[in-house]
Amino acid sequence: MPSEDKPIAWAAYAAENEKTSWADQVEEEETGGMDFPPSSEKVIGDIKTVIDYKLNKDDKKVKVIRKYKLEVKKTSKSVARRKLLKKFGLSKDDPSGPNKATTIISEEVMMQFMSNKEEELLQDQDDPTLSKFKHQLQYYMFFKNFKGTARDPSTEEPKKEEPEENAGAQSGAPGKYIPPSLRAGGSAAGSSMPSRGNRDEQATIRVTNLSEETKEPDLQELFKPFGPIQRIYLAKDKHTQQSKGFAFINFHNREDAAKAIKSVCGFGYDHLILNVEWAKPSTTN
DNA sequence: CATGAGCGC
Repeated sequence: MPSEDKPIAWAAYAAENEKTSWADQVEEEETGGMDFPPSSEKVIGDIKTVIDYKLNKDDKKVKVIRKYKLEVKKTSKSVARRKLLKKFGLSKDDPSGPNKATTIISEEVMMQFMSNKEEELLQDQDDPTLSKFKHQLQYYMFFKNFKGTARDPSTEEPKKEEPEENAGAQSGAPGKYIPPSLRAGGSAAGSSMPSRGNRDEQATIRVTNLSEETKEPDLQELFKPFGPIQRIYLAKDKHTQQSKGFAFINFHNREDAAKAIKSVCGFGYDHLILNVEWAKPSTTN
């Protein structure tokens, strides 16, 4: 059954362009100069008709007509839905299907996804090059996604005492908790918190779900695109120095901290998804 | 899973 398992889109494309498919061409070559008419296939509605010529067991030429009912594969549902969308722009008057003048039909592209299991295997191999590469790739992806929102420290202006825009409220993240002192119009004065006269204390974020391999320099690399960092504290066991999997990042500017929360929360890092929130004031205060 | 540390009026 030739080309039955070919992608439907290709069959439809071949039919629309009244050409034989690649698979049929191969078959024609394989019949080796026999004067068979070329086989053909047509798609009408959801019925595909394939016309073939071949020798039967009595060495007689026969015409073989086969009809298939086409089914959209389960995995192609979204593709099928997309096909119903109207064309727009310069292509809005084109007939349905790919236009050869503007569209290249590529070969099937295989995507490779890494499961957690495989990542663990990679780590078990204890290959520092591989591990380093993985880290860099993840950081690169992160930076690509978020450099638009991150502040470039080299062009950083000196901090100004001006009323701050409320980054949290405009971030489109409703339900995110913002301490009262950070809300628009809020100020430390009048809050129930004992004032330490240090606004920078409010520019601290807590990062949880860090892998135990994460070190302070990693955190610095991760967060410095958002702005100058005042202090990094990675919680560790006092005796074993084992990371406890969470850390505090102290920015100079609250807005940078807000951007860091917005951008890094949910970011995959070292096989874990980071959680980033505003830090509560430390217990001793 | 999870909100740091030491200082010492």
